[in-house]
Amino acid sequence: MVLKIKALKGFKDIIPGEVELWQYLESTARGVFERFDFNEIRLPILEETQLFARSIGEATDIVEKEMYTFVDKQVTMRPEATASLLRAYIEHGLYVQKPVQRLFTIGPMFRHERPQKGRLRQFHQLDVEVLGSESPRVDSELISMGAMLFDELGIKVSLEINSLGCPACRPGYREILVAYIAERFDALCSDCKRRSKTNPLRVLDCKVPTCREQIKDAPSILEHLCGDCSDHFGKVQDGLIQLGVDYKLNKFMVRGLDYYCKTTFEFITADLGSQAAVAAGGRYDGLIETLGGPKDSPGIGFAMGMERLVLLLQLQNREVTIAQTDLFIAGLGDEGVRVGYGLAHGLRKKGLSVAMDHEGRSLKALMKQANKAAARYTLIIGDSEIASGKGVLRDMHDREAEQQDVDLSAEAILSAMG
RNA sequence: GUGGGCGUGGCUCAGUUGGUUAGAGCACCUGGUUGUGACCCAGGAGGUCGGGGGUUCAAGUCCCCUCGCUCACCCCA
Repeated sequence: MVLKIKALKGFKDIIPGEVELWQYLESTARGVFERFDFNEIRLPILEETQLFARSIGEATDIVEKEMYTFVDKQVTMRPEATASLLRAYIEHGLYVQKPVQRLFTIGPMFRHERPQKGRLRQFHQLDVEVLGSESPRVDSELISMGAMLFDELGIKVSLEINSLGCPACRPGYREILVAYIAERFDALCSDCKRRSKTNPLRVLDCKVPTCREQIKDAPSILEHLCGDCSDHFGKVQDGLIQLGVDYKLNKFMVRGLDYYCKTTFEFITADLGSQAAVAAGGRYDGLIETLGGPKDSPGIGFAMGMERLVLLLQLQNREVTIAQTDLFIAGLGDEGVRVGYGLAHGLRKKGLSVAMDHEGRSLKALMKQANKAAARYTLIIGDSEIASGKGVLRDMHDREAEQQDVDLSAEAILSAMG
């Protein structure tokens, strides 16, 4: 009895028929990113465990229980890209070559969570970062790039933004919030009771109605920002308005990773159930220094969940363009197949995509295959063609078109096909 | 980790109050007179009904266990 081996829970194959949508997504994204002067960087999937523990935060769910770690080797499959990207930025001294680096990377991330719609254990992100600039214009430019990409993909999302403050103003706000929550502690759900101790800001985005009611009038971080943060956030909004990007303030939006400060934002969809965030990010001004980079080096970035984007693309049932085959060669009989075999090679060398069947089927079966492969032309080579030295070329898109006789040479076939 | 839903050929699903060789559509293969596709027609291949136990003369249909998938909570892209 042969054991049937299946992919791991939360790991998915992307098979032909679906992969085309991924290719479309990637090429569209690359196009937009390049127009905004971003450069691609490719990063390893495995890093020292410490890199993630230090950047994401020891107390976060990701680090506490979701990482794929090889304990004996002290290495971890990356749960997100920012930490790796910053590590590379620091390691190669990229900040020396160019003071402000704009980088993007695409690839798989790994988190050991319970899978559900739009969330897998191996999932893929498009990740974009701007390193070395403090300018609020960078924030709004980056956000506008995200908006432009969604627009070009034809995906409807709404944008929500917030500011989380900085080490100068957040602690003060946190105290105020903790005091506010403490007064209503008994009315909160059990999760929020726990959160009020571990991560009080999280209570703000609880979905339980009774909690929402309690925190409806909670003090907002936006009213407690320091001058610097407040000024920054104002300019980010000015930038968005100038660039015509619609947004909504969400004073309850928080981040799951510890390193965020100041500007945060999420692109949200209503079409994916509970996995509403299709892209999210924010500023992380202290992080580069924490990881051993230059002092006072700011950064901002965001990640888009590709599985979620693909689900949204599928929802619009747009037509996937299947790879085109220029020519299908139908060889009949030993000699026809032999000659076709050589011609296929010659034509491929000249740049045509050529399909051919090697199973010795009937002409009818071969024609069916050519049709299914969406071939533009079919070239028939049988005994009589071998005898006359001319193959029969048939236009598959135009039923009425006359078949034409062509010499059995790559050049003649190419020119006959136009 | 906690709940709900579901597991029948490659895919989408039917399967009556448990009862003869388990069905359909799509896809696939072969034909419809010698070598011509997207429509049509005929035929064919393909399933230990997720797995294991139990009840019964008889179980895809009932009970128990188990595995898997899925959605939601948590958390997050």
